[in-house]
Amino acid sequence: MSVHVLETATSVLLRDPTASLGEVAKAAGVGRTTLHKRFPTRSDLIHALATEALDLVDAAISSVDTGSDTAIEQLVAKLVPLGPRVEFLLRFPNLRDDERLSMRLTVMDQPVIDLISRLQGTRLRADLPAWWIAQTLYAGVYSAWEGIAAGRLAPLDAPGLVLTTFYQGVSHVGAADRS
Amino acid sequence: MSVHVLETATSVLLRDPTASLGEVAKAAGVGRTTLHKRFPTRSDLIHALATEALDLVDAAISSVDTGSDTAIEQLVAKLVPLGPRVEFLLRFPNLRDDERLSMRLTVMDQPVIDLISRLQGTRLRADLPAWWIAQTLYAGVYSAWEGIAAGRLAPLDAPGLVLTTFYQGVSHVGAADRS
DNA sequence: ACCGTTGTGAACATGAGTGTTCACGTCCTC
DNA sequence: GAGGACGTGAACACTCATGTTCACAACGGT
Repeated sequence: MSVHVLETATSVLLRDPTASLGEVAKAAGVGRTTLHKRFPTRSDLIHALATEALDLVDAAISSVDTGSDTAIEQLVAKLVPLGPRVEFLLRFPNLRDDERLSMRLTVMDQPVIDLISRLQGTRLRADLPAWWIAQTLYAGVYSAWEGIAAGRLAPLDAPGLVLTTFYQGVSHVGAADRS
Repeated sequence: MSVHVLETATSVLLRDPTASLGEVAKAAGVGRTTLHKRFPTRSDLIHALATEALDLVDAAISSVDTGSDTAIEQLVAKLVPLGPRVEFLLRFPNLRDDERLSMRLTVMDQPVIDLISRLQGTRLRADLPAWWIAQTLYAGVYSAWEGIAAGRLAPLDAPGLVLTTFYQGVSHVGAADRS
């Protein structure tokens, strides 16, 4: 059940970052006292949510075989379902106030950067900064999750959409565009 | 000066959505009383920030000549500098609670969707939903702003980076990738 | 049947943010 | 120089989230 509480809390706090602990507890179907017993203070709760999100994202990233040809495909497939957790990490800027969390946040996507750097020159363009490519990938994943949450996108269509846009852009084939 | 207050308030509230009005006032270099005189309640302030952001984005969008060949280029160039305002509209989900704001938010990017729809088949791929292309464009703009804010990207490089990624993706030329 | 664990609501004290008022400066205008 | 407009800090009462405690109910294992 603990897991469900964290999940609900994440979505509630994403919908309204100023939501009271009472609202969070009610949404999770649990008493405020119970919530307080598990997370003595509001910061503790936020911290726990961030830690869990980081754990999940870390697990997703390290579960991909970075040597495989389909490494990026695996990554996207793993990240899209984590939508709300990724969103949480992005939308709570003051997570960086915590030393430990801040470090994990900065280190988190190093494997992704490394993977991209290694692929630049073969599968990926070498004239773009690696961090930009990573950012583009994340943005695609996040946009896809948003589309799913809004009901505009079928979950099964998401990875394909992200990947084709990521790789090929949105230009009509045959038109040689320039910036 | 009013403009500067709104700008500062936006950045403060983005950094910490729970920031007190006192902090906002201090950051803007005005007394809390003065702030209160202009915006009697916290909601009024938020509402004013959202309205101003919407005005700026609206102005940016409607300032581009949608008939021009460089419509999208113009759009990107106009949107990137609006970074914080766009971020504000994205990161305050409960703006939708206000009837008027909600309507403006949903109507806002209709011209962009229309422009994209019109370009699909000529310059833009027709096998992707128009909303997805728009989303991809926004995501690129936002990522660019983020890069600028973090000091990783020179403001002048931003539009080019966004556009080349948007149009062509990140695939190395010569590699025929598939999703 | 007993007892530890766990979840719960009720109640309370406290602190912080908020809305409001007031009296005091400063600047500009007439 | 009188008077209004505007910004300001100090002070106040009020609300509300929060942290904390306590007594009670449900459950499971021994």
